[in-house]
Amino acid sequence: MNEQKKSITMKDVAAEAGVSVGTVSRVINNEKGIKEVTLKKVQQAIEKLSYVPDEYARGLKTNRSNIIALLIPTIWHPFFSEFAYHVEKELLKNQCKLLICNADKDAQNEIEYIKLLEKNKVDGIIGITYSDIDKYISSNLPFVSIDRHFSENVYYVTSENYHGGQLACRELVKRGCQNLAYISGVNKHLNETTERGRGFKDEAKQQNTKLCSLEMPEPLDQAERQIKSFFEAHPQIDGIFTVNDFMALRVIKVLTEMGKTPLEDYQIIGFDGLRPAFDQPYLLSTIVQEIAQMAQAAVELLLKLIRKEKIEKNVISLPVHFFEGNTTKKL
Amino acid sequence: MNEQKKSITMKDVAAEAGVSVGTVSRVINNEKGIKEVTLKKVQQAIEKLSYVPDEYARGLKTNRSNIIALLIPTIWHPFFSEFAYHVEKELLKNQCKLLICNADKDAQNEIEYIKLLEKNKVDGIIGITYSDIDKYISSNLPFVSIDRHFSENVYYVTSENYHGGQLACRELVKRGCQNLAYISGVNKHLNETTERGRGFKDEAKQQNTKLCSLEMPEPLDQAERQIKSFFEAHPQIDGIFTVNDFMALRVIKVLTEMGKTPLEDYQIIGFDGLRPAFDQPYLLSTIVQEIAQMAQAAVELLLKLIRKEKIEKNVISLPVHFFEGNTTKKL
DNA sequence: CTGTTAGCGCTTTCAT
DNA sequence: ATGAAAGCGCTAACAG
Repeated sequence: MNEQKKSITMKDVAAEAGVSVGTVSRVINNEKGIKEVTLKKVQQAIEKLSYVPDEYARGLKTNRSNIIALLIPTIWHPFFSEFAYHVEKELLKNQCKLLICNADKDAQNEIEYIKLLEKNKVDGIIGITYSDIDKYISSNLPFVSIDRHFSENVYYVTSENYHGGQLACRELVKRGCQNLAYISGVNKHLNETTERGRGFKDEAKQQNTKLCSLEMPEPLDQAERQIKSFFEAHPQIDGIFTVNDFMALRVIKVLTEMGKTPLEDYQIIGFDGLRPAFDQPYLLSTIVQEIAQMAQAAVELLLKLIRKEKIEKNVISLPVHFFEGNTTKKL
Repeated sequence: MNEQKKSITMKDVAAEAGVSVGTVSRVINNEKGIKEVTLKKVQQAIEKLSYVPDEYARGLKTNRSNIIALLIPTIWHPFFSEFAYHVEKELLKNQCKLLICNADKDAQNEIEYIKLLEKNKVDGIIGITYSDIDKYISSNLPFVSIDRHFSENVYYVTSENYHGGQLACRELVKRGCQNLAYISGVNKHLNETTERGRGFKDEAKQQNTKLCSLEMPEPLDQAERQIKSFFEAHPQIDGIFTVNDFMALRVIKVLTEMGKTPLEDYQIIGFDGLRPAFDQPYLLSTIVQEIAQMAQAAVELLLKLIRKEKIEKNVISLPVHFFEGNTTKKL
């Protein structure tokens, strides 16, 4: 049945069908202008021998692998794994396959991987990176970045982070918060997440609401302790916005240990809209990023780049929305 | 700098170094028996031209891609993403790359993907699948299965599921539970997770402890409702073991809605040891699978298969342990 | 120890 | 509309 003895080649198919290899190739590639009968013959031969084209040989000629790489800090994180999930789905629709590359937040790893990928001739890269790797990306390798702005001529997809911050502020104020706090880690490489805090702070000013903030340089070793002293110094805080959902979880943990209860003592909004798995709920009240849409946009952009199609805008910014979970009051 | 004009080939390197392509090939492949000076010359030429071998051409000759595929229901799930994370790390050590294939729990997708993978000549597959795909795996494509037993001659890696069930029972009894419940979904395809329940039930009998169980056929549409009626019918239950962590979370949610509080009214132990991300804690008290070790074992097994090395045992079963979270009493 | 050379399986002109 | 043939860049067998 599925016992391909010694690997069937195009030559075998050609012989079986009584045509030349060129013709078989044309059939494989869906070229038009093939006589109905020849097409039939070839297709039957392919079927009969259960022939599958050799992708290496093909790649050698065409310089295309139909493989794209996703370069991320780690797949072991709901944001990245959800993103990867959607990217894979989208790619599959376009007969492409997905290579996963964990860089583990290490710039050197990112660079190593990029070299590896160039050698392996992936057709393109979608990268969520936190270091200055743009210099290492050879200009002939299509690259789409997520959430991070490189040099001017780089393509990227992001969320409306600034607006998300504004939104968070409005939702907290709407629910009666009067002493706001923004809590985040700060990566030494600037990235789009900074905009979340900027939006939040700007909106607080706009709304004339008191605000203080805790911005901890990464890596976050002593985060819990820092958070604790922050709240000891600012016991009046009743509305919190964090740079992402996991940070919110950490804050909740610390506040719980300090004897404070969400809803009763404070309200908190995260950012990302993480769900550990497809059928799992959001972790808390949060600003939700449209991860599926981001993935879709990134793939679309990358494929256009690969196919050298015209691209209207090299930056795509997607809307976010508020999800009312159980860490903010019901309205 | 990194401006590879028109793709440097081995021929260019050979010319630059003043040797033949054969010699360059030998250098690339780390063959020994090359004169020190020639080696130097070639390496310098490679450096100077920043030559990278073409993996297609190589694959065409050697029939090896150094790519392996991970076939899973979905990467968007902490178990699979943690597993994938470790697989990728392990593969990278062996200069292999990882292709992610989401089958979305659909047997047809799994089969389609396997066909695609054979065509694309991945060197092997690691599969966590829930359908009878063994028939579709051509015997010449190395395959390692996780948690699922196929035909006799298939290689697989699993955890000591039965023992994990026993462990859960002992830990609950040790903490004073007298009315146990086992709750799980049941896939129509038998898999290793069934052993968890078997171990739990056997141990309960051994310990002379009362037990009832709720086993819901998948897909789980009305799980919440079923769980609710189950607990209404069995209000005396004080110790629960679920087939996995997410099921435990669902149970907790239902019980919370019914006004019951963990620790006060019941204790519950999950299975898997899920953590949403590397630096996140376990979700609850649970039987932890050593996912990293499983990944390592799977990769090792697969690489041996690929290299046609001798394999001692075709089944590897890894130990599990209990993690005391906040859904069981402290001892 | 190194050079020469025949393909690997496919695509793609160029003929016909 | 189809066939013939030249490579793509590399490896490996053979020669020297």
